[in-house]
Amino acid sequence: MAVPSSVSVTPTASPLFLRENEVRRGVELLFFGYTRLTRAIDEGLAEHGLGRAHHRALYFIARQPDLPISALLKILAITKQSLGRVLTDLSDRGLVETRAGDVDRRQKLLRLTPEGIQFEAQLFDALRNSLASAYAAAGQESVTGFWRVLEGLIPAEDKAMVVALQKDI
Amino acid sequence: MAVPSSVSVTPTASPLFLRENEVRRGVELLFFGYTRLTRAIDEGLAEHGLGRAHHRALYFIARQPDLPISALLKILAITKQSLGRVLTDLSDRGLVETRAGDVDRRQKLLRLTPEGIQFEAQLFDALRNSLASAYAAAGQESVTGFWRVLEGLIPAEDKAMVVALQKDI
DNA sequence: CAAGATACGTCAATATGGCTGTCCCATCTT
DNA sequence: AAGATGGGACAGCCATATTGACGTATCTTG
Repeated sequence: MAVPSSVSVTPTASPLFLRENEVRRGVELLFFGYTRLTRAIDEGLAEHGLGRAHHRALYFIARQPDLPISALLKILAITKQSLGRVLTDLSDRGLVETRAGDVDRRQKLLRLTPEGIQFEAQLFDALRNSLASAYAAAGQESVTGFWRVLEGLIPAEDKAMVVALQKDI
Repeated sequence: MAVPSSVSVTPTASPLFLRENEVRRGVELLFFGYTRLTRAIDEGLAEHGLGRAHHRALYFIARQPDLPISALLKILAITKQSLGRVLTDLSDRGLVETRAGDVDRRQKLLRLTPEGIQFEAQLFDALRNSLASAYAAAGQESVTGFWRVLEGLIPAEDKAMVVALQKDI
């Protein structure tokens, strides 16, 4: 509501007053795209009796080995208790291991075991297949735009965290 | 694994063998972008004691008034039972109403009440603010690419459904 | 018209993944 | 020595999803 989708007094409307349909299109494509992408790995997870929450942890541990728990908590933005259960499951299955931090021995640095690395890679394969075909269909220019828009959705206070993930590529 | 990220025999590698980092970037941006966008409406929902599942139903009912329940089930890809509870909550709060289909009286066509329309619009405002600033920061060309990549993530069998949502724009 | 398919509702039981609040221990900082 | 910080653990709760079975109204078809 409150969006003048047809009436426009000034010739170039402020980009903050985009036509409603452009926004709805983005909302819908994000919903379908995100949910369908995540569905690509459900089968692989179910084979180990794990869920998506486990994958998210696995993924970011794979991405940043020796990640302290506090960093993972910030990334996932869930509570310590929720993450605790997930990490217990992953440890019980021998997919994740911890060691004490060398600079601060209170920290537990998270790492995938060899089995964890293999499992994460298997799940990642499914993600890569989905994303790669979408990238290929859209073309490299579109991929850049895709990244740019998504970056704009990340609040300033979280942006450093995402950049940190991608800097050591 | 299995991704030849540095070695390339042919000059133009198949797009199905994208560099791992490009895929990981997409995965991460989708995760952060999607979760942060959805967080934008949590407060508004909580004021009514509703959750995100309720919003998803509200959203698509707003988008396609007189949507039959079966169509909403396909869109959301959840079970009848799960949707049932959500719709009960929305009806109890006077946000959604149903009427029998005229061509097929077994159908229940879903519609927002005036209060539902107002509430959905209020939630949509928050989404629009987030997406509009991301669109503006990225530029129109990027927005097109953003849409194209996301469209590529939607499986063929779901694509018609998404197009149907957006055709009557 | 009878039979079957379809649209929707509902009951019961269960799983997952979040949450709050509280308390604890080990370790680092000051 | 005191306090802050990183992490673990308890108990209980909530939201959202699942499966399977069954019931009813209505439409379609032989």
